[in-house]
Amino acid sequence: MTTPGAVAAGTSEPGQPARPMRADARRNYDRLLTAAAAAFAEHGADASLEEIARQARVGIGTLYRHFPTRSALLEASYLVQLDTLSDQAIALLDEPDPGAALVTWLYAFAEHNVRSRGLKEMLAAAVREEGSRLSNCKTVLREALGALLRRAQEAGAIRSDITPNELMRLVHAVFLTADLTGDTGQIDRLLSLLLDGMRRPAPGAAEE
Amino acid sequence: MTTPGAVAAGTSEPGQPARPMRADARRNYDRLLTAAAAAFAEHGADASLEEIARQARVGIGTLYRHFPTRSALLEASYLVQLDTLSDQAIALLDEPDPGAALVTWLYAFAEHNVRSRGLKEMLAAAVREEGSRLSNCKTVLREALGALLRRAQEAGAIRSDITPNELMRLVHAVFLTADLTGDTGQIDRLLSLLLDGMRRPAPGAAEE
DNA sequence: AACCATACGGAGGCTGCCTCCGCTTCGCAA
DNA sequence: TTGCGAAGCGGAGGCAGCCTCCGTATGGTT
Repeated sequence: MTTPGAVAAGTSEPGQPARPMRADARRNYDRLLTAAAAAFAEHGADASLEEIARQARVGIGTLYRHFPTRSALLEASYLVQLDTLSDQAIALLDEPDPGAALVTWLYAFAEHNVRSRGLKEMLAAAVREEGSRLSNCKTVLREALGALLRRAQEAGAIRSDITPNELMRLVHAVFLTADLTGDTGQIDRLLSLLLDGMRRPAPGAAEE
Repeated sequence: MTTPGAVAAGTSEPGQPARPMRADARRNYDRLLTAAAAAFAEHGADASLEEIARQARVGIGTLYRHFPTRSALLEASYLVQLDTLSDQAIALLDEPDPGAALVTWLYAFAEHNVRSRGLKEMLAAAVREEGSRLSNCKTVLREALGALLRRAQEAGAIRSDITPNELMRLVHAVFLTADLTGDTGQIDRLLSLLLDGMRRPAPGAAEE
């Protein structure tokens, strides 16, 4: 994920695979991506694809040629951000305090989530469509998180029975409601409640 | 909420207010509600309204006459369930162990949430449209939860700095992702992680 | 029996989704 | 340079959903 350009190459994504893409195709691809990013940011994951094509001054057919599904477009327009995020995780592995490192990353993740409406829905969708390129994104993030989490657990900062998947879910859940609910102000508080709960082994065996 | 029939009366809802509703209107209202419940359960909150009208063997115009917005329909079709839930909360106030009572209710809440796709979105929407009848539902639930929570906190079973709103959010968040993600199997685990975290005062003042 | 407020229902205008295919353009090779 | 085939474009068209509007039907009342 640190090698830009080597990211999963699809139907028409730019990169080195096969022939390099005609100039016009390339141009349209870029315009679409730009328009899409803006649209998704403004209207969330269900922005109108026709509108995106219109903004990009491109036929709707062209949009579909490059991005056969809405997911493909969503994914493509978030790849950069996701890259950044996982790079950040790698960097944080050198942080002396593993617990703090984890927290830092989670907040960075929150930051991104807040800024990009649609990212959340995308990640949620990623779980359903097992095996799609989309789900790669989620995997990458989970691995990034996984490394940080493992370190934090080894340092005793986080209870050890929590899996990356679970943490991911919970954190993700918080973003999701915050977004759906339109109230992002509470993210910090909710996140910290969540983390408080994970710091030490559960008190007693938890009854139910 | 324990007085059925006295629930917020709207445009065309059955009840005692004003003239009692013409026979045909009443009939159609009921059919729509039935069809809607089925549709929302099967397809989630964005089931097709035209399909619902069709199933109810009623014109689309009639649907809109009774339920001017999708929210109105959603709300109406969940009112009964919400009633049940808040009654349950009241009953649980007599439970000897307040901590357990809270947990029990949360699981009941989970149960409902799992069974009714769409409930979650509805509640999320409820927050946006402040003051709508929809938001009453949320208020009612929060109050039900609030009473249980307060008791649990007084008994020392739950850390005292948590508000009903926050708990509601977090629990809600878990359902939401579980649903969006299609994976309801993890609800128990996630819920119990959440609760573990709330049992005792936070260890240390939590850094950030 | 007659009347009219109340309610019905669907046509119609709009937007969005996605597919299909005739036309355009690029870029390679001669 | 030119020519030509592959690659790409783009929008018409079919479908479905949203919601409004209004001519028509009907329940209930006098």
